[in-house]
Amino acid sequence: MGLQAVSDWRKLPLSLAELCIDTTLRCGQSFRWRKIKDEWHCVLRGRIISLRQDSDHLHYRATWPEPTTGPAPGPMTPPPSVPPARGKDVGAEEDDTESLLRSYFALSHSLSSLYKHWAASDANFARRAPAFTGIRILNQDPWETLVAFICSSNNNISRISQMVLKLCAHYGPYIGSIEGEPFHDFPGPEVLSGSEVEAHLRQLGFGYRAKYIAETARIVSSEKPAGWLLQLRNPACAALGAPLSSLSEGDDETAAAPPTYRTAHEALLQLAGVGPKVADCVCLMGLGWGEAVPVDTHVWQIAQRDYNFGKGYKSKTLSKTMYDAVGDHFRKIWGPQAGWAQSVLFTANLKSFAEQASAAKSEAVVEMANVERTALVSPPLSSDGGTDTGQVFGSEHTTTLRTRSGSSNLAMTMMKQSSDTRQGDERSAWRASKRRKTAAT
DNA sequence: TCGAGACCTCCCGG
DNA sequence: ACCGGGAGGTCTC
Repeated sequence: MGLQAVSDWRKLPLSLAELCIDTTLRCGQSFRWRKIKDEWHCVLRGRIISLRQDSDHLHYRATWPEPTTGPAPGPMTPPPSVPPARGKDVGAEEDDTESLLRSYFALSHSLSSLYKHWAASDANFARRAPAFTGIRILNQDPWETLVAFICSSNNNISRISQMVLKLCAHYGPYIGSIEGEPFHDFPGPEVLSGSEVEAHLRQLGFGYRAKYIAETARIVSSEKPAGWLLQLRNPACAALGAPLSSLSEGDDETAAAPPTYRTAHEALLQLAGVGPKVADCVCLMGLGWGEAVPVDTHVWQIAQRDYNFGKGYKSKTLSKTMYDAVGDHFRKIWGPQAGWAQSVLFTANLKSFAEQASAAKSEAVVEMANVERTALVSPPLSSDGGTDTGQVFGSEHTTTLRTRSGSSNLAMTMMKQSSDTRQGDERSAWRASKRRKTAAT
């Protein structure tokens, strides 16, 4: 299967402060981008997108599958959202790749303005962020985001990436190859809901997540109405191509009021393998809810270490109450795009980015010695998935811990306060969804 | 409500 | 060489 339709390189004016792909594409939002020979590649809506970046432009091109091939070997199911018109003339102006990229990178938000806002209201952000500029929240396909983050539970980034790659290679339609490496689109829920899928995924090394994926795929593809996931999107956030109100399914209660972050979060909790953290990842990176703050072990560490929140909390695992309290705390500090701010600090806290943090630090020292040099944009990718040994945090870690630890009461107070206010409903809904989930099985 | 354990696998450090 | 713990959690009791 040889021919691929490859477009010319085009470019979008964009500063590194607005978007740094070397950071954004590997900080654990999408697990599907691959860097080959200094260019990033990923299949988005039926085409391979290739990216490279310089100081003031994002360069891109699209590679379309060979037209009129007929049903290719393997499952040729429609991509997650909307099957694109394939095999068009690639040079044409009707190519929607630019608008796809604007949507995918959520370019309508001014990132530098947001950074300024967060830095002004949070000294810790102001201290950490300068080494991690250009980190945006991606506006991904909700189904892909959902499955990827079901895979993420109790797992590490490099294995998550491997799992997602296998999922695409075995179940997604083949789109094309780059430098001899095959690229597949992400498989839709229909193909993943077959009866043999769970066993197969287990065989592929998915572990207990195999069951969650198959079960969630079944629920989404056959129990929920078409477009159910897409309708959970933030209406204020431009949708990824798909028109959102095009589904006029006059169901009884499903055609209800527009969703809110809370209702979207709650709806996702019904799915198998989806707890509060995964639900927030999907809300933030797949549904456009900028206030969603996924609280994982890293964010929980950050809350305790840098914000003195939840000190003295004894349990090993986060209770639902504490989970919500952490998110509310950060929403109070950072505002309606708290999830975006969170990802900056989250990235700064990742072991694989420790080098970047330390480089920035020594750089600050060097700068004082009056040498100008502003690199720190793209640390070398360490042999694909190999987590580099980071002990760089050591010194700072201890100094931070040294700061006085008196305000555990404050954290508890805020937690209490936020939990009485508006979360009664949400939590009873959470319990209800738990019940439904267990009843279903 | 809350808190333990278990859960698949891989990988790293002692 | 072998082993315990952790990895961007969730489910069950």
